[in-house]
Amino acid sequence: MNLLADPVPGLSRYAALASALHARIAAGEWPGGTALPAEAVLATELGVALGTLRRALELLAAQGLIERRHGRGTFVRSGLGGAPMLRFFRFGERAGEVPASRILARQVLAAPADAARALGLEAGAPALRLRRLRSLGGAPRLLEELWLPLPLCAALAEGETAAWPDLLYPFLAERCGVHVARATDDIAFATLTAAQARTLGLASGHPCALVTRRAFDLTGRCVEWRQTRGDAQAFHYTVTIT
Amino acid sequence: MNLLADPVPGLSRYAALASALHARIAAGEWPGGTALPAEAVLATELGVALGTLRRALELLAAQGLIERRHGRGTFVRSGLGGAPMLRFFRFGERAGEVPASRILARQVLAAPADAARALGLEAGAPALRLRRLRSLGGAPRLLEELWLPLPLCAALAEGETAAWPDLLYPFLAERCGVHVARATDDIAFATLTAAQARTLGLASGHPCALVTRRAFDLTGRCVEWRQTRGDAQAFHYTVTIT
DNA sequence: AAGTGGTCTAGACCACTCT
DNA sequence: GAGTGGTCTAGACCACTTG
Repeated sequence: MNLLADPVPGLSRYAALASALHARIAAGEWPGGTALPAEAVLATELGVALGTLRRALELLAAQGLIERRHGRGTFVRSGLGGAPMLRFFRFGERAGEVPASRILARQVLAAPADAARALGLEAGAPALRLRRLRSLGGAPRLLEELWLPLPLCAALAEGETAAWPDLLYPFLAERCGVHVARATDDIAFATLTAAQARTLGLASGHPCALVTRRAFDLTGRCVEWRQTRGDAQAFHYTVTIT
Repeated sequence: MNLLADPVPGLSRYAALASALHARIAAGEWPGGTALPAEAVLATELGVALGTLRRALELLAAQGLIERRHGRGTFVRSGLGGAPMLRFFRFGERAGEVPASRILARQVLAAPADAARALGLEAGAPALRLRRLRSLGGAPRLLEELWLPLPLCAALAEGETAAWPDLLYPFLAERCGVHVARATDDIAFATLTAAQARTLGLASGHPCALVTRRAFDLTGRCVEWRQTRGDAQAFHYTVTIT
């Protein structure tokens, strides 16, 4: 486990450290909610200086994988408290409110061209498709179609979907060891098909906002292609440009 | 300028350093685009260790105030670059294409509530209102209503508008010394009034994308409130979330 | 009081960029 | 080759949390 003896080419030591720790966390060595060994212990064990280890931990903390608490320790974030990527959307909900999620359908299908290209799959390769309805106070608001690559997300293809949590990304981390680190949203305008409108309780041809998301993990691999539709009149999206 | 002799209570040294450097940059000591002194020089001058100064610079870089380039130096960012609005918008133009701008109207009026609140003005205080039409290949695409605070932007209230350049922010920097450093966009969908539709060559009630922008300078002061409308069906907005 | 992460230092060496 | 930022070290001390 000593990285002094085995420097990783093309990667700084703290980056290599972060990657190694990431792998050990993903492998379940420290389950969610538990504390990592103290900095000094870890640094000795890994054969690096304290400051170098700290840079690695800061990286992981910035990625949301761990949480550092002054005076207490460094904790692995559990799937429940993960990063809500919905914080940029507003579809009528109050800030911080998380819509309830219900899986309408789950199938393994040949990915359509758009999804396959985004996910880096061969055209027609099998992928996991989810349809999800998100509601506020019992009223349906958002209709989502998600495509996830296989076999990476195969663990989601089995088991009862009724008990799934409202947020996908923490669940994806827990079940598949896939940590979403970055995403791009493309916002456009469209109209609802008859079937989509029925699910959302709106009229066929009703104007909708169409948000197409590509989510990426730490290595830059695309791990999700998603289209979200909701009533255009209730839609708000806020962005900060720097 | 020695912070060893004067520790700021309740603030780490690197945070105090960052704050002090921020103030000096905002005061114009190092204009946009110029390089700061080398780390070693700055550290000596400020009486702190190199590592401490580096932490301060990392903070400022994370805020987007400066930009660090390995082997070259640390540079003050000169506000938002080239065509920031169009970095994220696409209304049918090719990437990097800048629409031609024409000022339709310029007036000093009492700011409406939304604009006054955003700009930090008293309700009903006078502000500069611009209506601007942006076109591609002669075809009108975007209709903009801009509110700028007075007296800050008084220099724009005079002179011939026909000769104004296509991009506002560089012009704002040149004429008024106002450097836009950050902005937030709120994206929503609406319908065009009859007058708006006429200007854009669309039907009254046609669906439009409505982008409300607040632009801020280095000190965090809001220097622009803008609403942009364009055909919803040609609209795309792309965001990266990290 | 003991253990944790947070800050700060002083110095070494590496990698990148320009001349 | 000279100058820049990037990495790494080893050690000191501080601030917070818990028993």
